Amino acid sequence: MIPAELMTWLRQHGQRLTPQRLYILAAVHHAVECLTAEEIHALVQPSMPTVDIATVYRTLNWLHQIGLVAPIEGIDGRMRYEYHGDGALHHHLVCRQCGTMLRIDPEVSAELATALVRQHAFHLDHHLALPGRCEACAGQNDEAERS
Amino acid sequence: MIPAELMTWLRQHGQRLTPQRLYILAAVHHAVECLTAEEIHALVQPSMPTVDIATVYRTLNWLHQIGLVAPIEGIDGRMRYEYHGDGALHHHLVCRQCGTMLRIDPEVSAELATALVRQHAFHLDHHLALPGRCEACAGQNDEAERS
DNA sequence: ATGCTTGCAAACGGTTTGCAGCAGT
DNA sequence: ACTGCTGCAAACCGTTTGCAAGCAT
Repeated sequence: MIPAELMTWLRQHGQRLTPQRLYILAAVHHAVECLTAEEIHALVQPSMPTVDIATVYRTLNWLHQIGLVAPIEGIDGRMRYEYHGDGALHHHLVCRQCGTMLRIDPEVSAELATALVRQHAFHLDHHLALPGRCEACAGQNDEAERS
Repeated sequence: MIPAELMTWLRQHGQRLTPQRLYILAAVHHAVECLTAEEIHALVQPSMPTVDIATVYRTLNWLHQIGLVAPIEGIDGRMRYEYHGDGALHHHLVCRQCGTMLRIDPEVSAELATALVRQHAFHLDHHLALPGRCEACAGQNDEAERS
């Protein structure tokens, strides 16, 4: 379920490996998209019905601190979490209408990052979730306005 | 305090002009940077001690709906509000260490917007507040890491 | 006079925390 | 055995909402 080298890495770093933590780590690890704490909680429930949402939050914070998970703020107030074994950040576009998350072309991200450093000496260091309208929803709105 | 043409515009649009609304509008109008609801509330207090925070929120929503104010999500969970008479959005950089907000060079914003349309057919339609480190704080961190 | 707006207070939802007991090392 | 993690429940904080009274029109 979880790669052996990850397990040894965790053990070597003196972190306690409780079943809760492993289930939660597995959930984010296998997730295709970013999950909210509640979603992760729901995913872990079947295997461990007693896990509390507080433990999910605590574990996600821990995973964030040791650099395995990146917290992402979505369109609503809720935080989402994404597995992030290697250090490379990749950014998202979030449609405010249908909620779809697209990954931004790394080249575009890189261009933006360099432009900001050049113009403002500012260093992006966090995940970005840029709100807007995806192709489909933008099209729908055009139709609606036309009618 | 508030431009006459703005007053007439509001009146013409059939909006009720209560003293609370005028004070709140004045507060965001004169603010140099984006303010939280609490900050606006504090600014209005001296002139109108009875104003409730709920009224501030309701008024800010109203101002947002009629397009005079843009809500901006900062680094913490709190919303910030910025006066926005003309329709042009301008984006910000938010330093996660000292909290400073810089305005992004419009050219950089425009480049990003076109790149996203070109690559992903995605239309940014919201204010952006990009998190990272400003020049000063990035410098401090370099020093800290070196020692 | 009408009905939108306000103040008050209570609810809300996501997240955090205090604490006693449990479990990984 | 020690220490830190977990479950539970309650607190927290920004924001929203229901309601009766008030006020702009």
